[in-house]
Amino acid sequence: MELFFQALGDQTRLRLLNLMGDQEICVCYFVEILQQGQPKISRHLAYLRRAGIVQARREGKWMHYRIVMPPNIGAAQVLRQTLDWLKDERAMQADRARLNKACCSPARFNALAGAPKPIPVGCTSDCGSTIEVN
Amino acid sequence: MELFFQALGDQTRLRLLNLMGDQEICVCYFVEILQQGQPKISRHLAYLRRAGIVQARREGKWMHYRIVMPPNIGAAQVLRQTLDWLKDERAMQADRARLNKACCSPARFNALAGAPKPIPVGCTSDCGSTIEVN
DNA sequence: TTTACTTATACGCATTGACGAATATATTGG
DNA sequence: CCAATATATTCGTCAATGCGTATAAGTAAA
Repeated sequence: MELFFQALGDQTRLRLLNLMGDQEICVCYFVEILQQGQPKISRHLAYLRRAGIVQARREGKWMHYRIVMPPNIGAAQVLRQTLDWLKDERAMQADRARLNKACCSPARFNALAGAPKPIPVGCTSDCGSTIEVN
Repeated sequence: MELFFQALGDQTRLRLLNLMGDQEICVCYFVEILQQGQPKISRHLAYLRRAGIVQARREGKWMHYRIVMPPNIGAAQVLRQTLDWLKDERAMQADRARLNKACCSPARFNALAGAPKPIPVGCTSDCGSTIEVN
């Protein structure tokens, strides 16, 4: 419980969770959208993974991250409320807007040229060689 | 938002919030129930106060703390959910049980001999010289 | 005003965590 | 195997935090 809230107590991690909201997203998208160094993004994703809040899936060179609801009822409810809260915040809305823009025309962002787009969760079209991590 | 979750990311502070749940409680009760040093309790209460999650009221020598709902809708909802979550946790239930016992017979706890009992929130029977703090 | 009592804060120390830079690991394609 | 790409981890540094001890601040009563 302590660990759970500690994981939410960081601006960068909240921004990451906000972007994942309801999609599975590639690390390179986080780096591009948040305009933060790649090691920093990876570290925070690892933190969230240790806290059991996100899961990773490898697809070739790319790693996709998505939110997983905690088995504990209380934790799941708090997490859901938190995600709703994020949607109300101006800065978070701006991040989501930038993600949508990048999603629609990845070519505009050099770094995202060949990267896989975010995938809405529940879309179980297995694209081939993907491996669940953690 | 970051500060809010950081405030919840500590075991002692979660125990304090659990005990306050729906009553206003005197510092000496926290010290007795949690069996922790008084400076430690005070420090964590100060942290919660800085985060805007609790308020203090002075009554003579005693300080009473109570939870205050954040003005932000999202924060309030998350806080409420969190308090409900606490009620489901074994360790937290044990703390509440000890509080009730101490409440019913403060005389049994030396340290609580003349201390004011917890007061259910909403009970606006102003007992005289009380000062809102913060 | 002196004393006792309750609570808050200052101090020193140890741990944790965040960061950038550099480097390691994993995968793909030549 | 080698090079290129994407991601993870390590390292050194610095700020934040938690703790116990000691002490300060506020209040009530003698």
